[in-house]
Amino acid sequence: MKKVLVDQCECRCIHQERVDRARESALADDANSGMAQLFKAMGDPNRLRILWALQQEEMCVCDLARFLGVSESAVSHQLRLLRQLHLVSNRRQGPVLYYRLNDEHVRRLMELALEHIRE
Amino acid sequence: MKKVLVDQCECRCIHQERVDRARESALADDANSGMAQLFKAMGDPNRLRILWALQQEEMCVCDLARFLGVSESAVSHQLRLLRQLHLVSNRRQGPVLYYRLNDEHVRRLMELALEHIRE
DNA sequence: TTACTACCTGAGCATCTGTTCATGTAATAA
DNA sequence: TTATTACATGAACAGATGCTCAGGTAGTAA
Repeated sequence: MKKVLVDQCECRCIHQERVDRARESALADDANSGMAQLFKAMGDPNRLRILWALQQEEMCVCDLARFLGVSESAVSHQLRLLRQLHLVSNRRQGPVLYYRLNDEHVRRLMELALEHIRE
Repeated sequence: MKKVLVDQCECRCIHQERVDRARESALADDANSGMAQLFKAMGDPNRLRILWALQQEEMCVCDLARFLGVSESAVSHQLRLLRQLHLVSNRRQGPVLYYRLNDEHVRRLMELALEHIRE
């Protein structure tokens, strides 16, 4: 029995045109990856709580640690990720770093998500 | 040395009013959890590709498996999650299940995310 | 300088996630 | 009935994730 490697799954309900159209209109890998990273960052309960809190008012690492009930180290790790994705930024005042939301998109994403789960 | 358990982190840059306000306006646990689940579901590259593809046109499991280059089983697992979160729904035509986006929110969430990463 | 504060970083580890594989199920047709 | 098709499900496993702990760094002040 000869085996052939083809770009085809085992079932026969093939709508090749649909697959082709999906490939044509698919996001580029970097756009898809970037969007996935953004959603994943907002997909952790504690990070989401951080973003929701910073939506109202800027806070320092220590405040956020108390608010969440986790170590400052844990908050710092999460804030680094959020900074890298440009979701938050900070300003220094003496020894204290105050973090805030960096972006109006984040606020709107949270609003939309809230609408969805309440439908 | 006596140790006391207090709701307080070790640093002294305490803005208790900020922590209190954050707690007052914080999301309820179930809302926070629900939003996090939604974002997490959209935070996987393959699930995001599925949602993006279904935005255009309904597709069956087999089509999606070919499109992504993974097994039908993998797609089926992902679709179950997306169904549970009401992100997709399906219709049966004979033996074939056609999946489609269930919600306009998802489309807008993807648009907003795309805007964010292109800023 | 030294001491202190607020924050950052890497290591380690328990838990979670996404995939494949093997098997099961519902609908269809001979 | 039996066979086939399209899809679902559970187990298993490699890899990712989020936390704590220990130690390090930048800014401030005596």
